[in-house]
Amino acid sequence: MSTELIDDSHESKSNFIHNEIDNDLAQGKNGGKVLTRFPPEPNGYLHIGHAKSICLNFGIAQKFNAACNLRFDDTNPVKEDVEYVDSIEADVRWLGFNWADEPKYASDYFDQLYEWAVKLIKKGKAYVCELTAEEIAAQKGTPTEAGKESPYRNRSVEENLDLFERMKNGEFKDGEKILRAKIDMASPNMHMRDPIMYRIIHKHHHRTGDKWCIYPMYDYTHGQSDFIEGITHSICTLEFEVHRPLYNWFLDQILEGEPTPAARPRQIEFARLNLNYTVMSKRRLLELVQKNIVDAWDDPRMPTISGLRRRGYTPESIRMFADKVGVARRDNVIDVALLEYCIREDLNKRTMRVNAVLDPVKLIITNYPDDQVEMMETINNPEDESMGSRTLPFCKELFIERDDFMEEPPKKFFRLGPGLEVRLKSAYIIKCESFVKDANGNITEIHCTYDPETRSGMPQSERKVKGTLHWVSARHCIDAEVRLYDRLFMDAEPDGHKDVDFKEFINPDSLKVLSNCKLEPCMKDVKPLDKFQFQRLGYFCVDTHSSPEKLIFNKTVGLKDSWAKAAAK
RNA sequence: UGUCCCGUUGUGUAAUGGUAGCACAGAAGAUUUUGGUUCUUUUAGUCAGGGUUCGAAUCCUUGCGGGACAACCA
Repeated sequence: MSTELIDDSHESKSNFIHNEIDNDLAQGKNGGKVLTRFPPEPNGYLHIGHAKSICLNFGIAQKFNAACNLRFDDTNPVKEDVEYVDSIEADVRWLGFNWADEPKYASDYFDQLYEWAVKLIKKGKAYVCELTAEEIAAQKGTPTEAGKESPYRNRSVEENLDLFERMKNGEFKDGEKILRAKIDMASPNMHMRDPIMYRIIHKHHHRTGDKWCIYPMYDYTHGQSDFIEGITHSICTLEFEVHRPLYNWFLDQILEGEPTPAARPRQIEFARLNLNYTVMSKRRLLELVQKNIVDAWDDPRMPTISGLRRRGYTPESIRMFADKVGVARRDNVIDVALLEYCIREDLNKRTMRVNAVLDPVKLIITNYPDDQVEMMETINNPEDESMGSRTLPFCKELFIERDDFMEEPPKKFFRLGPGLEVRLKSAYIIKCESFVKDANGNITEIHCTYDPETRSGMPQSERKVKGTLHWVSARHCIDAEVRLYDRLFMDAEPDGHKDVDFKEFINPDSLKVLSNCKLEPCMKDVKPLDKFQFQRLGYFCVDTHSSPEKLIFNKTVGLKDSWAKAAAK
C-alpha cells in the first residue's frame, strides 16, 4: 500500500471554540499565548470520542501555532494503571499528534496541591470531616433542596491542620476522614456543597509509589493542574460546566494575596461525541472486555482507537471524521455511516486492489488448455497511477465468489448464470455453459467457455458485457481467514434505554469468521496492518495476530453496494 | 418542584441583525474492465407563540422539548 501521507492539516474547519480563542487573542489576553491540553485519566483505553477531543485540542495548537500538553489525571490509584498510560501515549502518537515536552501527570503536582490545601485550612476554607460516605450523601441535600452542614464543619484551624497532617502521615484507615472545602451547603450548585478535596487511600501509585496515602479529588486537582501548566484554554465536555465555579473558587482562594497572579485558564465546554450502534463510555467498554463479550480493548468491533486501528482505520480517516462532525454545544449522535465514509474516502485513494474470493466456488474453463498458465497484467490502483501494475496467474481452474452465480438469476443480475456472459477482470470474457450440484443441491462447479480473442487489451475485449467478476487461480491461490464484522449492537442507542441494560442489544452476529478464503499469490508476504481493497468487496486489513503460516484479514468496511441495495427491495 | 446548558432538512454542522449553505445519508441519471470511484441532478430545515426592528435562525419574552448536576469516580 502507499505510504504517502495525506496532508490534511489545512482542511480543518473552524468552530465556536476557535472563534472564542480568536476573540481572546484580539483582546490581548494571555499576552497572545495559547496552550491547550488533553487530560485523560489512565483508567482505560481511548475511544473515538477521545479522538474528537484530541483532534480539537491538538488542532487548536496547530492552528494557533501553539502547543498542547498531554497530562494524565492520575489522582485515583484504585482505578489507574501504567498499561493505560502506555496505550494512551501510543494512541495519541498514532493519531499523528505530538505533545509539548514530556507527558505530564497530575501526580507531579501532589506536593503543591498539599501545600495549597494547608493554605485553605489556615484560611478557614477547608476542614477535616469524619462523616461516612453514606452520611455525607444523606446530608448533601438534592438539587432542589439545601444540604445540612457537617458537625465537623467548625473545627479550629489548629485541629484541622493537625488532623490533615495525621491523615497524610497514615494514622487513619481508608474512609475514616476526608478533607472538605468549606463553601456553601445551600448552593444550588451541588458541587459547591462542601466538596471533598482529599480522601485516604492506602494504595501504591504508579508514579508516586507509597509516598502518599491521601489523594486529591479530581475537582481539587484539575483546575489547579491547568493553572500550574499555564493552560490558556481548558477545553472539556459539557458535564464539567457545573464544575467551573468550583475550579474558580479554588483558584480564588489559592491566589488571594498573590502579588501578580498568573493568568488563569479559561474553560470552554463542548458536546461529547456519540456514535450510533455503539457505546462510548469507558465503563461500558471495560465491561465488554471484562465479560469477554469482545476479545480485548482492541477488538475490531470496539470504538476504541486501538480497535479502529486493528480494524483497518487510518489516522487520516479519523482526523477527517473529527473534522466533519464539528464542534458545538448541543447533544448529538453521529451516524456511523459518516465514519465509514471517511475511511472509504481515504482507503480508496491509497490501497492496492487485489483479488480475494471469500466464499469460493470452482469455475472450470472447459475450452482452456489443461496445463496452460497465463500471467495477466492488472493495474494496482486506478486512483493512483504511480502505484503501478502487477501480474496474476490465470489457468483452467479458478475460484469465483459463490454470490456471483445464480441458477435462476433475476433480470438485473449482471453476473454469472446459465447462458450468461461476464468478464473476468483483467482476463477473458467467459460464458456459462453448465454447472454441477452435489446431493444437497449445493453448486460445486461452474463450467464455462472462454473467448480467446477477448483477453484484456485485445480489440475484442472492448466488447460490452454486463458484469465483471473477480477471481483467483485455483492452482496458485493461497488460503486465508477473513473476519467480517457487523455492528456490535442492534439498537441505535444501546445506552439510551432507562430500563434495559445495554448488553441486551448485543448483536450475536457481529463477528463472522470465514476460514476458506482464497487470495491471489501476491498476498503471501503481507504484514500486520497492511491494507488492501479486495476487488468488488471492500477494504481489508491484515490482523495484528496474522502470521505467514496463517493469514488473517479483518474487513474494515465494505464497498458501497448499490446492487445489494437494489436486491433488498 | 431548583440551578445551568441546548433546540437549523433524516444525521451532523454553518450563517456573528441583511439571499438559510455545506457534508453524510436518501432518490434519479451519466461514465466505468470494481454494481467501486468520478460527475450531474434532486428530496428535505430555522420547536411554538408573542415582542423589538425597514429587516430575526440570530435580540427580548413566554411556553414546549431535550440534556447536565445529588461518587471518598474522572
